[in-house]
Amino acid sequence: MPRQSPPSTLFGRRLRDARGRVGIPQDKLGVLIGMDEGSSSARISRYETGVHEPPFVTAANLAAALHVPVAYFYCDDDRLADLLILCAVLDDSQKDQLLALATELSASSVLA
Amino acid sequence: MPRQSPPSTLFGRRLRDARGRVGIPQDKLGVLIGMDEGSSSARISRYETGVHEPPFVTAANLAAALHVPVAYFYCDDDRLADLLILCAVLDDSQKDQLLALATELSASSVLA
DNA sequence: CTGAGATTCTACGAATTTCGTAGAGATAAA
DNA sequence: TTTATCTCTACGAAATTCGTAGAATCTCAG
Repeated sequence: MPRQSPPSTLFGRRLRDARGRVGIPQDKLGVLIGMDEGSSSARISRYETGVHEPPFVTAANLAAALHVPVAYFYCDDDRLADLLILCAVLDDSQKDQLLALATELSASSVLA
Repeated sequence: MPRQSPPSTLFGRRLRDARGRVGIPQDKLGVLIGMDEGSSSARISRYETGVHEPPFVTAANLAAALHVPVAYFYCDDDRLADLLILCAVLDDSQKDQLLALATELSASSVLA
């Protein structure tokens, strides 16, 4: 693995983490979402390092390719980011259970 | 309330909803996050209608002003969007409880 | 050690997007 | 009607991202 500049943005950090989990190089990821193979490496690199910010549609494509919900890329709370990842595999009724618990917990918060 | 064009983007829809809940006009919201008062209305309007997409820092400022987590603006699942709103008022141990339930549910998903 | 292959990063002009200005259109109340 | 409030949009100016091309780093086979 060559020199990797540390991400300077939240988006960059999330993208790099997600890509790392899947284990594919930047250029392959780009091609996977329809980028020209001559520029995909440069573009993904700039997203990860934080030099550039992609338009939302591109972020959505990346999310689909990496099997994470788009919102994950923009989640500034690491705990919630993990929660989003977990939620990705849940069905509707399971999400309802989570919502029920969250509603209950937030209601008790107000009383404090 | 004057003529409102329906949002053509996810971001626009979430922003309009969040602003609606707080109940402040576009220009006031813009000024609140440091925009010039001469252009804030136009900018927020374009974000909501989907004509333009703001840079992430602006989205983060809007989120703080409207008391929602930034990721909410980018959440394509309405159920998860609601969950994010609820999570905003939870403390760390409560988020842990949610994570625990999500972990449990996702584990049982795999068995199905 | 040397060379080949794979991966990531970056400079610079071109292309695309957003911004600021200015004003129009819509609605409600006096 | 007049005034005030709120939202939207056209157009040139400004800012951002893109594509190209190549450099830099790391691994591993020979």
